[in-house]
Amino acid sequence: MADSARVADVSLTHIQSFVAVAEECNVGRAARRLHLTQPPLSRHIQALEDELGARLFERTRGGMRLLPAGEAFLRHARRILAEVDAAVLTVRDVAGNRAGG
Amino acid sequence: MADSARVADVSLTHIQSFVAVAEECNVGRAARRLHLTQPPLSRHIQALEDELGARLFERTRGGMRLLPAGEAFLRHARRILAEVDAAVLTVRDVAGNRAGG
DNA sequence: GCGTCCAATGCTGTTTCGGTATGGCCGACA
DNA sequence: TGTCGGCCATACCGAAACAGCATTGGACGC
Repeated sequence: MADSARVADVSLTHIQSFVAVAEECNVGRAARRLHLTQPPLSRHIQALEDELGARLFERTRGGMRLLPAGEAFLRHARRILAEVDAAVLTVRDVAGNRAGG
Repeated sequence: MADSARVADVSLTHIQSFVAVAEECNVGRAARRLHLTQPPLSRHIQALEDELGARLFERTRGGMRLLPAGEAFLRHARRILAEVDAAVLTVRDVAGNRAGG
């Protein structure tokens, strides 16, 4: 059952939320950027940390600071989002070319 | 707004569903493999096709056959899932090393 | 025509999720 | 020291999403 069982409970939404928070170092600001409010975004981060079984941010007085695990995850997260983006574009390209030509 | 807006409505669940159906060429069988029933899985595929704006499968009498767009997406889909898997493992490794050592 | 196998759809109960309101923490400032 | 302001976390609630059951509809084999 090694498969990709771990993937199951991680969601792209959580990954996007994580990246936004990592870049803003501030949940409220990241929330606005994602057209969301602070509480659900805060929960996204908690859920992600829970799913991964590791703390990704240090909660400081001024906001959120990446922990080593978070920095490691950030690199993967960006790659994942880029990969998804590429997948979408590729499909549209293939389908578009065949449909249009 | 180019960003990764397209990522938004695609979910890892849908991607996993897609891969399972692509490999089984049969929704019911894929559903069982995913510990799901046929109707929701059928809807996953429809939702994914809708989000991507392209048909991924040809519905044949005997089941589901990948269309060119689907084959292209499959390659990306596998990479995405592998990437997520790697991300999870990396985080656990980093956090584990620091926690344990 | 009838039974079979397949995917798609209607419906419903449950779960998930986002938003509002609030709490708790901590530093700045007078 | 007391108040204010910024920050993340939590409680609660209404709405949307989701899975499962039951059923439909299409296509082949007998």
